[in-house]
Amino acid sequence: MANVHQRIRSDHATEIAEDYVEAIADIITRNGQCRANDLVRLFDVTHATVNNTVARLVRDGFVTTEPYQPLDLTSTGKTLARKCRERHEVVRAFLLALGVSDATAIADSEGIEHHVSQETLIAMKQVLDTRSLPDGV
Amino acid sequence: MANVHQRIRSDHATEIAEDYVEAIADIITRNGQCRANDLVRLFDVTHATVNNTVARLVRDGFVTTEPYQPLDLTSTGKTLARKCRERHEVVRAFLLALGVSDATAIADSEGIEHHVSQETLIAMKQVLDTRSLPDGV
DNA sequence: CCTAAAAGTTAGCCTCGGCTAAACCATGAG
DNA sequence: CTCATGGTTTAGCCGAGGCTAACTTTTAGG
Ligand SMILES: [Mn+2]
Ligand SMILES: [Mn+2]
Ligand SMILES: [Mn+2]
Ligand SMILES: [Mn+2]
Repeated sequence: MANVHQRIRSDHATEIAEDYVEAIADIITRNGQCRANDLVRLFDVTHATVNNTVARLVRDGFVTTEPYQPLDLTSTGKTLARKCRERHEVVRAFLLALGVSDATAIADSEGIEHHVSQETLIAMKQVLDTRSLPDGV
Repeated sequence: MANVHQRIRSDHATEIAEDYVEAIADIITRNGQCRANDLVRLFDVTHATVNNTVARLVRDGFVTTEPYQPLDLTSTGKTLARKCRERHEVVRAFLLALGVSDATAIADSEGIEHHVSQETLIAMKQVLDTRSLPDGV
């Protein structure tokens, strides 16, 4: 990835796929299944948008669908979901440790997670492991 | 901003404008002027893309142009640039304080900056002000 | 002063990720 | 059994932000 800005663009290209597979996995865990309508409510977009996005996820091998059936993740999709959920959780916990409110940690982590490199993720984990930040500062 | 994901989408909508005005201000500071070609090199996109993007910035009141002349920022553009440069710098310094490499701090901050709320920014500043993180952890 | 190279512009294309509107299917209440 | 309702799909639109290719203007060297 020669250029910094190229990486940002590539982060953004995968961002929606990451959020969707993570959401689908979470909803399946919570409800036993995930319907398109669950994603409509979660992301606050229209049916048509979810349909288009899911079609791309199917095309890219993350999701399988049958007409009028709940969504399923492929094993690739499950792997990506697991990775994203863990990364997201680290970022959220790190922001909390930084001392911001719950609502802010939830909101900011949703965007930040996609731009955190492996190196930064490890640095965040280290802070969480050794000491909670608010006392440490 | 009712929904978390709506905020992410709105962050992304302003992100390119933010990066461009920040870059234009920086290049003017460094070189005395900013030409489209400087942006081509910086962002690693084509002339045509810079042209399209700059046209949107003009439309939105951040930039003024004359044919074949260097770009200029409006006062709105300058204000936005100042705000973005400061926020960007806080995020970069914070990542450095977290102990990551220079290259990673530069790369990650470029994406993260656009998703950092005022509350999180203040929390980061506080860490930077009171103590450098690497010893503190 | 001419002309080649560099810078800038324009036209036309693409995908992504939004939207509305309309059709389609499945199902539970009556 | 029918049918209203709600979930789903499809068609068709849009703007952002990329691209290539062709053209024009400016600038610099010889
Ligand atoms: Mn996210
Ligand atoms: Mn920036
Ligand atoms: Mn940026
Ligand atoms: Mn982003």
